[in-house]
Amino acid sequence: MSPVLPLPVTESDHDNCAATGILRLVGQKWTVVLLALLAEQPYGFNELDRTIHGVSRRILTRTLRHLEQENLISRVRTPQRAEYTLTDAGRTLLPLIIALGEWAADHHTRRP
Amino acid sequence: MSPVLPLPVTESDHDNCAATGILRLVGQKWTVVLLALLAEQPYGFNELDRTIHGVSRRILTRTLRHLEQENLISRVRTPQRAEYTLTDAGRTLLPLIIALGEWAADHHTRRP
DNA sequence: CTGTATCCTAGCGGATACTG
DNA sequence: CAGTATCCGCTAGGATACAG
Repeated sequence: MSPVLPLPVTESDHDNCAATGILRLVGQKWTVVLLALLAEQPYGFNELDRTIHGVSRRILTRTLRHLEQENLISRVRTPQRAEYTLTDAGRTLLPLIIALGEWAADHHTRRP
Repeated sequence: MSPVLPLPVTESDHDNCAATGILRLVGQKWTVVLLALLAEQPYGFNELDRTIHGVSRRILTRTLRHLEQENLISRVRTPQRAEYTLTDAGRTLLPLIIALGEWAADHHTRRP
């Protein structure tokens, strides 16, 4: 009898649901790419800017801030350097994203 | 040595990555709610419109179309009735979304 | 080097009236 | 009942110049 997903259906409930925040965050364009990079090593700002081809500095900044607000990454600012690192919480999210990626690979509905 | 996530870093690669499509789809506002409802039983259009409080008919239509394009749901149109049903592929996605929801519940960074 | 400020476009999401 | 048409605001995303 219990619903498959414990999910609300009214709008206010929707906005208060814990899942929606993270879901809409990972749905943003560069979130997964950033997490993937930071999973291997810390990065500086320009380092990320150069490594990720196609992102603008503005969006890069904002996406990093969002990730920081959700405690997925941490930022340590020193003169001439900002170091972005994946947090433990961020690390626990990786397997879920990997699983989603694998699912997508299996079910990739290629539309021409 | 292999990267944690097999993810590209250029923009063209980004757009061709199978994961991005599904990620950006589930990141949309009503996707998860729809999947959750259809997981339990088929629904008609107005039935969904009435059950989900806060969605507009336009967005409801578009979200359903997106889900249909990704083969997560199927639509059977008969006179006076459109029946939306979760596909097998859609059903395999549920555990992943549930896992994400649980992750969010555990790490819900409530920012006031 | 690490951002912010400014300006722009496109698409999401919404409200509502109308059509088959 | 099941949508579409039309309108609108907001925000994601981008380009680029400037600032600390």
